[in-house]
Amino acid sequence: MLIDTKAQTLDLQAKLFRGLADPSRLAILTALRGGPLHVGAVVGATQLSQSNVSNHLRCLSECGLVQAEPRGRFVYYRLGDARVGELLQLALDLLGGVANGIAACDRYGDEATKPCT
Amino acid sequence: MLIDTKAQTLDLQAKLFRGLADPSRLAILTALRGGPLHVGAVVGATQLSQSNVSNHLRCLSECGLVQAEPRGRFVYYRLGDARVGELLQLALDLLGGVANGIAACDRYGDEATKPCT
DNA sequence: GCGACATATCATTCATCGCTGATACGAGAA
DNA sequence: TTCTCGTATCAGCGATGAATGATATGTCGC
Repeated sequence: MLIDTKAQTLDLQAKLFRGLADPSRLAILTALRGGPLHVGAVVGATQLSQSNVSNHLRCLSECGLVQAEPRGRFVYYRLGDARVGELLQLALDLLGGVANGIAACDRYGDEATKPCT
Repeated sequence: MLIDTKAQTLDLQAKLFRGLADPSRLAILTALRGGPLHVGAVVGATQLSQSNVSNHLRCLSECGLVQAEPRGRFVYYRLGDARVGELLQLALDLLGGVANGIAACDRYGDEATKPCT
């Protein structure tokens, strides 16, 4: 239906951001910004467990954020769209301006940042 | 410590994206792209409950994504940084390319999209 | 001061997501 | 074929976050 398009778009947008809202996935995507890597290389680059990486890659792949390319018994992954990289970069830029605020926000995961008070 | 900067950045980045990874907050931010609004207006624009909006605005404000400006007994909110709007727009652009994939991804919240299989 | 309105806070409930460990699958080498 | 390596899948646990409803704070008009 047309009148619901707005809400649907918001949901899709939220889903997209949720795909990026995890340090593990960000580490994977960031690693892939340097070029295609096979799973083992991603595991090495991110220090994550193999099944963890595989799980995330599956999701990212289904969402189109990365593309899989089987080659022999390896599977190479690359970013699925250049704008994924842009999005990551823009987020980094934004962090330069509001990083202090983000760090201070105690509402969401603060594994690496101290909760305020 | 310097050697941990990378992981910390990833965490902050994740936190930033997590701030955007919710349809309610996206609705609020999208509404604010049109200019400053007071809480009641945001409630009207988003169809969310007042306490829900207030909670989200608090978080967004602490994170620097929006700015609060008390005026009389109203409180007007605006986007805290132009790049927030850019980020939203870039996400929308990206959705144009991979929306089908995002919709198909059954791993994350699918309130408005059907799970695949 | 008193009542009405705008906003903020709090505790609870409910759902969701990420990680782990074990295991299954599949392709290549010997 | 058989063994080994790379990758994928699955179930379960632990933790986090979003929405609600009631309530508190604070500001304006009368």
